[in-house]
Amino acid sequence: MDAAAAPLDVAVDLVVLTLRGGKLSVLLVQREDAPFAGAWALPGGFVRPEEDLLAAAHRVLDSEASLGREHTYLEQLRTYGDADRDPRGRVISVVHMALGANLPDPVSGDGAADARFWDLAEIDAGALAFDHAEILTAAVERARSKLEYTTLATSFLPAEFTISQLRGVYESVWGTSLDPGNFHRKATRSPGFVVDLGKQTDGTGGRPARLFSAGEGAILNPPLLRGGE
Amino acid sequence: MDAAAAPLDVAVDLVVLTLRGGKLSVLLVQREDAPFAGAWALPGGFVRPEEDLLAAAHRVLDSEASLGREHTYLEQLRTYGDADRDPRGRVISVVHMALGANLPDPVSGDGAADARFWDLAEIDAGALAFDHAEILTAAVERARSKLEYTTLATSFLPAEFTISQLRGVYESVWGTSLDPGNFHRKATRSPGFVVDLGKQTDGTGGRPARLFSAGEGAILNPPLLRGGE
DNA sequence: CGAATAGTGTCTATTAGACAATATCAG
DNA sequence: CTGATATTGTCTAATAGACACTATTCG
Repeated sequence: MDAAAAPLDVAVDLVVLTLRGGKLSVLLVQREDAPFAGAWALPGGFVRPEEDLLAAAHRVLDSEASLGREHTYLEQLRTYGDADRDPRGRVISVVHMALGANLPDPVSGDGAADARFWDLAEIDAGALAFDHAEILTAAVERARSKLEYTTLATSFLPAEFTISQLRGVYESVWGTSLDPGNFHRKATRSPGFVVDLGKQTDGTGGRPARLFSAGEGAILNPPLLRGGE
Repeated sequence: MDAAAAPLDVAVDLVVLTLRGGKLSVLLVQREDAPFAGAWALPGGFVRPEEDLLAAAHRVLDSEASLGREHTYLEQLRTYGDADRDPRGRVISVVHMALGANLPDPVSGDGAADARFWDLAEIDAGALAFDHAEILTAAVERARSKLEYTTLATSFLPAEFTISQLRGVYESVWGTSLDPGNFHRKATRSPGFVVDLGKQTDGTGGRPARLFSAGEGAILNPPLLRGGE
């Protein structure tokens, strides 16, 4: 097993998801150079020799999306490494998923002509560079699935939020509509999911809502299943 | 984003799980060379320049465990890439999980003094090489978790099996005991999980059991949850 | 007040789990 | 028959989802 190693280029690519106007949106950058010049792609960058993978992902997040470590969830998804996935040569890509609330409009970084969030529905998957359409599809399905059995949904929201806003996350990401009453009960009774802050919103044309923050728990037990309701 | 790339060594490491005598067991190889000479480690090897990651994992599986592609489930888990995880230098490891039924005793391959399956309970986690204890723990937890919501359990069994054997997989991997009657109902009614072959076992001191094969489904809906019963 | 949103109550069909009962083999 | 394992039946408590109802604000 200690046979000769042949070094390969290792990159991190990011699927940065946020909600904009109730639509699940992803950050894409427009490529300036070949290959795929002019095409849209996931933000990414090569891993530096002394840099941990997670640190590389944070650096890319900061440099391509001006997003610091605050209020941004970051998690490794999986690694794409088919020998022919990059026409320039062998590149292994460790894909991470980042989630955040109200992410700012990005400023285009190095090698990018433009950068902006796209409503998922308006993306032409066939036009994405490399294997990024496949990566994006897998990442979105992972996010949808993780909403069921983890407390990930709170990552899409600011530090203080209402149950309606939380329900809006589920509805936007899953593309379904949920019963407000039943959702309220399930969310507030699920241990570790949300913490009642004892504060209220200003009324916005209805009864003021209580404010909650994200709880300590990471796993939702029992899970909040899709498909039902 | 097309900034200079600094090539890094990329390896695949394998967590090969099987059931031996009702115990969840993992394949470990004893290292011959420094670092960690004499210590036990997960089987692994470097990825070749023209080789897909999955192909590299299959190659390692074959060379270190004499396991071909038949009857072996193989899935990428996650990638470990901390800058200091290997004292020889920077090595990125793409960890895969393999599952199989009745896996044969391995023959030690290159760079390995010995290779064998270990009952998980008898492994001294502190003695494993590199960060392999952490990797192993995460992989086992992943396997336990995937039994709940996927049909993965059938990967631990031969092509034809009884519901009791399937229940035995759950009991061994989860370390719990399950009600035979309730389990039988849930397994046989879960769409896509098992297919009744219309055959029976020879009696082994009790009523003969029907034989089943793995169904086409990959996801268990509803899931078979732990913790209850 | 009426409209709108938040939150609670209630009913019913379904389900999980405990446990009993029946089925079918070996010896 | 006895012992063992497989499979099905039954009962009960808990739950999910449908939907009605109450609460609290704004205009």
